[in-house]
Amino acid sequence: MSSKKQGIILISREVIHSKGYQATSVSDIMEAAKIGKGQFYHYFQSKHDLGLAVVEDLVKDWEEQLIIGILNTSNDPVTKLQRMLQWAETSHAEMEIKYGCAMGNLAIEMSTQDEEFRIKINEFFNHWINSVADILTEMMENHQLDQSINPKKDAESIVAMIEGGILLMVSQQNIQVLRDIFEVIIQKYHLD
Amino acid sequence: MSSKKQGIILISREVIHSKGYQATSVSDIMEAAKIGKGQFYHYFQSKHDLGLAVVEDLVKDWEEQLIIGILNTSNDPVTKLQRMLQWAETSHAEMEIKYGCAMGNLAIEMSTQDEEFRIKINEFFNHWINSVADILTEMMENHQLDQSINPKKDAESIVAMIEGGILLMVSQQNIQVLRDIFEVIIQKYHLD
DNA sequence: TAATCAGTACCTACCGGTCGGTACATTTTT
DNA sequence: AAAAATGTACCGACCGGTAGGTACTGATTA
Repeated sequence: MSSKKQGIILISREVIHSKGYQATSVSDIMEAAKIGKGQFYHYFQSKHDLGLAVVEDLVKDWEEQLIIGILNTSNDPVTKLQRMLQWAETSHAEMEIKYGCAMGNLAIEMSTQDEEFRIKINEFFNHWINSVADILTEMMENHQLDQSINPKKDAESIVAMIEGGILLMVSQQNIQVLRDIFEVIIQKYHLD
Repeated sequence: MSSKKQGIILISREVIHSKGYQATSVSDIMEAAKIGKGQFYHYFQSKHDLGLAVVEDLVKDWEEQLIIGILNTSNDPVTKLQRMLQWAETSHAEMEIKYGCAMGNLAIEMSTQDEEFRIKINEFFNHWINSVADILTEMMENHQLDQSINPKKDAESIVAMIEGGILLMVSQQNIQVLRDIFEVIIQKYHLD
């Protein structure tokens, strides 16, 4: 893929994150990327095509940063979960407090409208949940958690808390609610 | 308010819930409500005005059903939380599994775009969180919960789990993930 | 010189919103 | 009570503007 195309995708990610996919026009992207219409339609067949490329790029980044870079490493499980929360809070803090989770927003906006978007986004969430479940299983084997934990279900609830927490944070325009929720996670799974 | 106007709001709620606010055109609403453009602009100053009316109507309903009808009653706290989960799962099941939480969707779509929308939606979430926090406090006074619970923070995390759980449910197109998450809530707060 | 890259003019469909006008019920005047 | 005036509900054609997308041209590069 040409670096020019990659650049357009990157800028589109920002624009779509802040405005939403539907509310973002091709002109918005042309303006932000400082390109003409011919150039846009040279690299992308349609707006839908760009949207898909944006989702793929976002998923690829997050898979690398979160799944591979944090969760599936050989660090001890507690450290991995701590880093996950830290990543969720800091690496997006500037943008997310205003515009929310790029992945979650697309999930809500597009899952109901377009099956292709939904499947790509869902694959990421499943990887995330499964990776967290593996870590919880590891912790149980180490007797770091009591037996009432169900790794799969608790992993789902942790991801739900993070995504729901970001939703509440955006609604309140205050990061404190997300920190509160992370504290609850830290306490339940003894991450301190 | 005329019942005609109320009817348009009700139909608009459904259309906007399934398509999102931005993706819903005034023509979509005219068609669904079987009215002409003149009628629409007789009752509403603008699309934005309709959107606000839709949010207000939604908030009013949920305040009545959830806050007043379930959480702020004189039932015992465990029953109230059980009913809240039941309400979240059943009362919207048909629509929500496909289209998600009407409130959460609007929160994500509109909070970043329009301050008026954000404030109205946020007020509801705050009422919800505060009502749950009161119930958790009551449970702690009854020694039904251990002292590690922080009512405010745990209430925030419960609401986040519900909203995040619905997000995951829509992404997976499967209600099981929401049931799993509710099980985690039930276990932690001894709601069985 | 081919293929790729980029700019611009332009297409049609649709957007939110306005406008002139109609039908009919209610109120006011005579 | 009849006539005139006013108000409310509603219609659908139409407005300027913008949407996504196409066609065609010229520039750049291999």
